[in-house]
Amino acid sequence: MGTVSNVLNRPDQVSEQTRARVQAAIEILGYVRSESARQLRAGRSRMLGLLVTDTGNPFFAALARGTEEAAVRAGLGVMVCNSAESPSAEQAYLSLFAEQRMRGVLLAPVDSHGAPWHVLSRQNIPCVVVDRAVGEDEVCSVAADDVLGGLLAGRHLLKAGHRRIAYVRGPEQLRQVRDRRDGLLRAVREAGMSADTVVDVPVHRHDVRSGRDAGHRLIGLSPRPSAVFCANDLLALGIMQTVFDAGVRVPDDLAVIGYDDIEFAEACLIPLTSVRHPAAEIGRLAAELLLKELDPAPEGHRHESIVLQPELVVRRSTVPRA
Amino acid sequence: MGTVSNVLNRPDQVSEQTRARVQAAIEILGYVRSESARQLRAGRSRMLGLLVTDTGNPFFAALARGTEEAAVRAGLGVMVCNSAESPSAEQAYLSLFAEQRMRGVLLAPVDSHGAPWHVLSRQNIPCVVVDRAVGEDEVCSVAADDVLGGLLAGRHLLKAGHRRIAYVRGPEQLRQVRDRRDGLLRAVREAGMSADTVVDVPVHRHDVRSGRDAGHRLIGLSPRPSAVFCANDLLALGIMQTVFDAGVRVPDDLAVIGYDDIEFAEACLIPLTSVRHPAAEIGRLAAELLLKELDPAPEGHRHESIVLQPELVVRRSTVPRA
DNA sequence: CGCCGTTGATGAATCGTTTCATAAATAAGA
DNA sequence: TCTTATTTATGAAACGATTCATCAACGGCG
Repeated sequence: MGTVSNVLNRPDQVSEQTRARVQAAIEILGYVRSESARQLRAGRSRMLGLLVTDTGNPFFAALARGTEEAAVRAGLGVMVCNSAESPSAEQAYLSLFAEQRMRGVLLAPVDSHGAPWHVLSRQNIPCVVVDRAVGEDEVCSVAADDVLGGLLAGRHLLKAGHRRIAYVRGPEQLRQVRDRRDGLLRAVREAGMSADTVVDVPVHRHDVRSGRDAGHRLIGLSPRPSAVFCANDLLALGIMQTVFDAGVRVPDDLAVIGYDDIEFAEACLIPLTSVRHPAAEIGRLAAELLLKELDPAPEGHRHESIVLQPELVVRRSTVPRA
Repeated sequence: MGTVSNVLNRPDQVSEQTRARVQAAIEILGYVRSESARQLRAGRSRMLGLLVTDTGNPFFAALARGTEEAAVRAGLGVMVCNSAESPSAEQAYLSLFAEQRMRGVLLAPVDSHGAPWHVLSRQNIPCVVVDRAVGEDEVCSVAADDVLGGLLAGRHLLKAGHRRIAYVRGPEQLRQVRDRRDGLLRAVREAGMSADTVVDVPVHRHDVRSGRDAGHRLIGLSPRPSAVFCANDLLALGIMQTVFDAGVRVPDDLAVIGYDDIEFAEACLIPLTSVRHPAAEIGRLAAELLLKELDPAPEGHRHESIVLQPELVVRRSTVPRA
């Protein structure tokens, strides 16, 4: 019935009397309107999809919070999904998003090859890439300058006098892994030192367990680096734990610097120096970019790439006590 | 067209030839079926709703993973939402779930009063309460035995000779906060000691920041307790950091025991003794209970309450080095 | 008294999928 | 060849909210 719809969506265009009558009926019958019917009629849902590579990582949890905040402000819901770094899971979730006719999608792609968002374009679902820089040709994106982050970390360590620095990192396919190293190497060049100042320590995943592996390998290295730069805080936590256990003092024997500045970096026993990667802000800005792309002029839209500046947060893991 | 539907849902009931023809058309047109139309027809969605009180807490992240796993196995999606411990947000999300005609809902209620799931019952949406024990009258539930958890923690500390134990905890409305204390007090009675062995230290929230507050207050206490039992690991992390900073040695000067056994308890510099609260398993079992309630006999269903046993995980934060 | 303008209520059509009843085509048996 | 049985294809109805065109009611004014 059309009147009911008016009562719910345009209460001012309906007379006081009928409005009351309809409201009463709604109460009595326990009526709850069907979102799927609304969606079907509208042709699109009232949700944003957010697909990240690891929901367990506090970094993405923070990003999701930022997104959600912005979305709720715009009256939209968010569905957060986990591709678990699997390209096939990523594709499956994007298809799901397409079937749900999501209003828009925020995507942290698993790898930097291909354009996984093509499934979405066919349905005219706009997509914003988060936490990865991509060209402005196809989609908007919000990322942080990882080269700068690496540079900041490198300068900090070099200024403190370190001359042998380990770089602990996950799979090289991740652009971030490469960019952060590039930044570190640039700092090394700036300081007029040779590239073999940096010791590469690859691990499989960006998690604490891999950090512990790396820790054991670090202890065995000779000469042992005096500092380690980790591509992610979880790695740094694992490393600190292992080396602390082996009696290596942080920061005196080994300075440790992480990346992302997750909550637990600050909460750590020896608070971790880290490069602050503004997770919540990335999430928020990406959602806002998406909303802008949705809202008024569907045509006159130019894709944007926002790049945020990371920030060095110095804590005790790199600063010996006075 | 009915045939298309058959090709997609019952491909064996359609001839080889037409199937191929339809598939080809689907390819060419880039057809993606509309989930909202399916839902409308079916009268219910193919999703489970999961509403927790803090998506940032790794405990709930783990719980969500368990739920998701079980749901995906059953061909259902999961939408995770965050009530942020606000009863009004909780009610809003439950209404949202009702409008979406969720297949079922997993709920970690904000407080133990009332029955927030009533909005769902009216739509015949089954609800399973997670991580809180409730009677079996209205809904199923999966929780852990928090009294036992407190008991285990208490016995462990008392056996180690502690005679003055702080209990750091968030709002008392949470049943868990009460239960864990009850367990602790039972251990104290068992040991034939008086109830004022336990020093109550209330804080506002179950997070690291509140833990730091508690840490400062602990240091100021006199006589200072020799051990502290925290209602949650995040509190314990905050406490350890603060007291470590102040030169109090853990575990020698102060033994610390947490609750939940989140990933970061083990990853901590001084690994944290904790009561393992089986998050992923709670999530998984709750989802399975929900699926069972959904599946075959809608009527002959009796609500169940599963109570899991927590487990003490002893690490260095309570065991002085030999 | 009748005409017109305004406001508010009504009903039909629509979105895309599924289901079910029916129709057509094919195969088998008499 | 004709009937019956079986497989496969077709068409219409339904789900529930929204929209839009139409219609009724009412007050003002000539």
